[in-house]
Amino acid sequence: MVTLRQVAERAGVSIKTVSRIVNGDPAVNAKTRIAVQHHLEFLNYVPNHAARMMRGGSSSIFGFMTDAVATTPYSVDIVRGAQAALNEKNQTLLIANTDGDAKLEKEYWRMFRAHRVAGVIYASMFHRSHMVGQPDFKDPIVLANCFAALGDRPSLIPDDEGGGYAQAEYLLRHGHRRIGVLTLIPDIVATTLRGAGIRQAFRDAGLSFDESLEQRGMVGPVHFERMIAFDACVKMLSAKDRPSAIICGNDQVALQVYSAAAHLDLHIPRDLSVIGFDDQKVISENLRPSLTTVALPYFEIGRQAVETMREAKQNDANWAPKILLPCPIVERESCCAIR
Amino acid sequence: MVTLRQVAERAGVSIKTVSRIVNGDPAVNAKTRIAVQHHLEFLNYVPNHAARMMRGGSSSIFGFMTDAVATTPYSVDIVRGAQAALNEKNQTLLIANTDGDAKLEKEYWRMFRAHRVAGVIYASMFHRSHMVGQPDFKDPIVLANCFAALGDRPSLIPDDEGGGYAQAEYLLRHGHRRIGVLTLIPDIVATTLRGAGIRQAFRDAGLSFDESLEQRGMVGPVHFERMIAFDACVKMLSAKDRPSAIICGNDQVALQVYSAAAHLDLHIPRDLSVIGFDDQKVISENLRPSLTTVALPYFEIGRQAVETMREAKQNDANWAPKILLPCPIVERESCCAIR
DNA sequence: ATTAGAAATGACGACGTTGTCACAGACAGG
DNA sequence: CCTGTCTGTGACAACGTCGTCATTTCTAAT
Repeated sequence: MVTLRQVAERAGVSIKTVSRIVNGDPAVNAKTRIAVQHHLEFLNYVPNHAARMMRGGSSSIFGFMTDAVATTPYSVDIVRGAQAALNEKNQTLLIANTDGDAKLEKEYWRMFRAHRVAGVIYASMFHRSHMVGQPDFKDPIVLANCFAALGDRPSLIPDDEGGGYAQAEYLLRHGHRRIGVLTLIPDIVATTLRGAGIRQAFRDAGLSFDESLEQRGMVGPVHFERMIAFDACVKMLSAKDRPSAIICGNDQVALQVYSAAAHLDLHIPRDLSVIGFDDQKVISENLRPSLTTVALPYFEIGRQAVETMREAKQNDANWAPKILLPCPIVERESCCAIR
Repeated sequence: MVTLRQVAERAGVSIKTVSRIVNGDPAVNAKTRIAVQHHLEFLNYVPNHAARMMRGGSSSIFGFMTDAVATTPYSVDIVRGAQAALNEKNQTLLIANTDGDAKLEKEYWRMFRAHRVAGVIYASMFHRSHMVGQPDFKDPIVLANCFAALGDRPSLIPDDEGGGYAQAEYLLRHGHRRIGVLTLIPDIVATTLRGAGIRQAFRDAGLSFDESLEQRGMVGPVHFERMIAFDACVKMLSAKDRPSAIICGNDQVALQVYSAAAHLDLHIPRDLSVIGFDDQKVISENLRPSLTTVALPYFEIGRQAVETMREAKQNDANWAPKILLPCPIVERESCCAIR
């Protein structure tokens, strides 16, 4: 690899002068600059990040710790958003997947330390509370898609309650009154929040929500969920006073609703409106009719996580905001108006 | 951050002795070792990667360049596989997403150089030919999910032909004779190879393949595909002598086949068997009936890419193998036997 | 007790970069 | 001519680690 010294020798100047030019220091004669730049180009000089860093600078590498998000279809957009923000400043992401393994996570923290990362984004696969240990980690830690159990770290999370509200409000606005709900597993935050949003929408419309129409779409502990939306949905749709629309905990649940409808020879949206959550495009865009759903702002979460981290680096903050990002409806073809 | 010097001072030994202990050098007295280890632990010493690297070692960071794979549902498993292999040796992946942007790719190559990465995995979102420039990049470059146009780089690719063969053979074995095919766009390698595999299976069974039953499931140029599988499938299934089974170019196409079947009140698998490709679990596991499909060995591609890179580092190879990884059938519920 | 050899430890420098400071030369004003 | 200021350039040190080699301490054999 080409070093400053080699360029300097070739150009007949001192190392420092070359360094100045590489770093855009204006205190260098125009003629010298042009001559040296030529050599830099020719030798394809690229500054040695390790050396720069050791010199005392901070690392331009950020850590991205996650249970599975980085390698999971659901929320890779968090990574994309973070990288987009980082790119502008030529910074990089070191991505660590713990798969929920605490020992692995510990190893990765060690690795982050070894690389002297300038900050860490801690992202989870689904919206939840999280305790980040690492009290002796001096650089900022920002949570994405999860929030600090102790409220001691800035975090970026989706507005699940608003998303649930949007789902219900959309259907109510289209004339639906009997609306089924197929939830995610009960012990995650999103389930509670979305449920609250749905109920709020009913209240705001002056209607009462029929609790018997809310069923679980999946069961089991976190990370070991089993889908039961198909069965639950078949049962729900077989009832005499079956709902005219179904709100789904996510797009995979919606997929099973489509399957249940097909099983019963019901046609969407004619016989049944369906609204999903997550906007997993692999599903939502390819289903026919395509799926109206609520998007999770993952890209934005990633992008703002980086920005929040940069701010946190400046203001040496005790300030730990919890930033809520909106979940907009993505309107497609799976809902129709009643009457 | 704690340095060797600080540990050494605290322990009352020389820097070098601490260094020896950190690196497991046996030439150090047991008593000293234990005493120092205690201090290491207490101060939470973590070796500075930058300093180590500058000292002359190689970087333990590998680059992962990709058009979109790292942040795309389709093939994130390549990343997972690579990381799994890397983890064992405490090595890391620097992930770069070009989104097909050549300027961005150039920037990332510069970044890889800046970090003095020990090697690069170049992965593509779909199986294709690729030209890697970077003739002056001294460390190994291994291609994953694509192969070198000039055959000058080792590459790991899925056995698409075998996968196509498996799809057809599976259906033929289950008694199907009229078998529809909904392909991906024609100008990608996978389409051709899988088509060849399907035809080979028919030949091996002593049957002839009805070319009129092969239709495109999507159209448009690469990266701008549009799904038309639903329409194509509805048409195919509306014909008098409709196929009893359909081979899909991927699971998204299969999803549209399910939708088409529902549209026509046909039930899967009773009235129609469906077999997918890719095993995108979000789809294949959640559809009801769940989707029999062919898995792409993405995880394995990632894992072996790392191993191939390690080998390439040792043998300073002119040798550039093209390694084919099998695509196994994942049997679920979407196919039934005829007669 | 002496000595040879082995075991344990430490001093030093180099890796590539950049901040600090010093120096050389140009130029203006007195 | 001297002084002061300004511009351009370079010498040097330091960052943290580890290989090389020298030095010290210990062990065992005479």
